[in-house]
Amino acid sequence: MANKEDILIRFGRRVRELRAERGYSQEAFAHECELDRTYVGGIERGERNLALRNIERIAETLGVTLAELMKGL
Amino acid sequence: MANKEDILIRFGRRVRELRAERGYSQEAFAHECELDRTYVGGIERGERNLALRNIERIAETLGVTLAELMKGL
DNA sequence: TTGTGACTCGTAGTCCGTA
DNA sequence: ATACGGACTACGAGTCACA
Repeated sequence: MANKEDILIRFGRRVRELRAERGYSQEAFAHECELDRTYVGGIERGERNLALRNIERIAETLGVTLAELMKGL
Repeated sequence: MANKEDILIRFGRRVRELRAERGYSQEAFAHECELDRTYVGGIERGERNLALRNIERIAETLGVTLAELMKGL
């Protein structure tokens, strides 16, 4: 069912994939998002239960829609 | 375009639509989600910047994937 | 049946560092 | 370039009485 694993882990992995595809470092990406470097790291490690506004910022910075960002999660 | 309006408002409207389609009252829906009635009301009114775990609970209760829930937002 | 203000408490989110 | 920790502030989580 693909949905057993924690949502934060799955989301973090997805963000990391998309960020890396785009050739961003965490730091550069965080700067684009106007989020803290250590916070983005925490998100990618699945340690952060981030809220909708920041999810949207991340989607925008990655250049995907929210639906695309959530695809498969 | 279509993306100028605040994400919380758009998300809230989407939740309200899907909930109403399913014939839930806010109260019944909140009970299914194991969330407070007034909290769900706040979400639907776009007043709550809810975090990923609660977004997931809502998607589950509505019987849609996260990607479907975010569709068009 | 839903809206709203006010509230407590935990955590979202920032900033400093070390490795 | 990234992980991780401590200490901090702002805001999300969650509840209530009342309209």
